[in-house]
Amino acid sequence: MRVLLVEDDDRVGDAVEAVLEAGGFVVDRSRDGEDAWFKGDTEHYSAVILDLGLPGMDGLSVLRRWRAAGQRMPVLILTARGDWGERVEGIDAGADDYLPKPFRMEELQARLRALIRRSAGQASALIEIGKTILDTRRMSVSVEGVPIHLSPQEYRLVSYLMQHAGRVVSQLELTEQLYAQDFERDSNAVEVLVGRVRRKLGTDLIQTRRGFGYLVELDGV
Amino acid sequence: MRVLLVEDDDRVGDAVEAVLEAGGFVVDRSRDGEDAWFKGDTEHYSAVILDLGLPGMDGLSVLRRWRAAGQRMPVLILTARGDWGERVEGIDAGADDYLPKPFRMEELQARLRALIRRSAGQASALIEIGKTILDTRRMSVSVEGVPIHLSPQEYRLVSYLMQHAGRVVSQLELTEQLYAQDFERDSNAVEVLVGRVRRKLGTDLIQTRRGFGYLVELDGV
DNA sequence: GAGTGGCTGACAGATCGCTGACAAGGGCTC
DNA sequence: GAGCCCTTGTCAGCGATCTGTCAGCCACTC
Repeated sequence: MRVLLVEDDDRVGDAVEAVLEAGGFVVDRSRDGEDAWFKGDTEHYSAVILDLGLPGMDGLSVLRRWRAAGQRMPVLILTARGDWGERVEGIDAGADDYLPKPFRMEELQARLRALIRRSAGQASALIEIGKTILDTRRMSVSVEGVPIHLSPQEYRLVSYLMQHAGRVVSQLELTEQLYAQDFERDSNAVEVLVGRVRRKLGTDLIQTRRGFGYLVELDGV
Repeated sequence: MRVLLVEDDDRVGDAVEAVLEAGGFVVDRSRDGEDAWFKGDTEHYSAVILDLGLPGMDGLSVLRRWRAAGQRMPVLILTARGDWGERVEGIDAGADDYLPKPFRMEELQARLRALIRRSAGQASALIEIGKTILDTRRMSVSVEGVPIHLSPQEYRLVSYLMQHAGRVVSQLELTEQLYAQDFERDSNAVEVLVGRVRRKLGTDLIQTRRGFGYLVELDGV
């Protein structure tokens, strides 16, 4: 689970970041609106935590620009307690939830998880590509009807690639999805993982785009 | 079966809680609207029992906010007898059933079970998976027609897994369903429980998805 | 044919889930 | 109230699996 934390106050931001990482999230950080907008527009996040008072571009504008650009990730807004007007504006701008400051860390985590669960629940349970079927409810994969056992990490890889079928996914993006931030950059773990998956599912599903990344075709090869 | 009981009157609340726990439910309690809303939005409940007159945020507003946020758990409303207007409002707000005060405890339990069954998509009280049959009304389990004695906790585990057959249920989710909120996180109680159940019901029913959780197949292996 | 990027097999440390033993707590009987 | 049984969580140890690293190889590109 990779999330973007947009917060200019380091005292708050550092604390939140620490808690989320302890909770198993991979956290990216932005301290101003421009940077936040760019990251949200170019990277993939499971959710965004957005503080409204920001230098550069204010939070609501960032959110509106994301939504206008078709970004659909769930966004949790941090706002001053009782500021009802801000809340309404936030919802209008496309926020999924809001949390008044000050908040308890457990509450933030719980809400964040709820958001992610909800947005994940909208995805359909079955993705079929060629001879391969991914069942996200049973967390299983089958080829030509035969169930194939995948390890957790292997499953996550296949799941991510199949859910983003039809576009090239870079090794860096995969690394960021599958591992924590401090992960060794020039590891070939992803390559090894892809190799293991191909041995199990066949070499057709995941194609290599040399120099760019990996590709799963939408209609199955 | 984990339920949320929202009731500010401790005299009523304590009695209901005691009865439900005796009936095999795990009960979380809220005494005001804000807290109720938060819990309902972030935790998983099989059902909610909601009193309308609450301090903080009133019951109907809580319910509306849940529904607006996409929460679909069944909600049973407690209301003053004959207050037809309140009832209509409740149903409009997304309640699934209502029960006029004062009520008999047996009626509350029966309605609650009916609600949960209905929301699980089970027309009957029987769930049959492979050689195993779960009778939610008699709270009993049999394998190949032979009744098997399960302890309360074991029964809850089997019941939850069978009612969510066809999807992987994580250990965390099980922990949340079987234990109260403040339960030790890194206990292996669930693993032990699963082991005990397997010894009684056989190893076929509950599959382990290493790294993800447990799975009961829909059509029985 | 050189160079780069990607693939593969072997390996070992880490992690995960299962099990048996144990003890605390509750309820029942006598 | 003593003794017994049942339930249930804790703990330690075990075995299996998982997974990142590394070195060497292969294949594509220019």
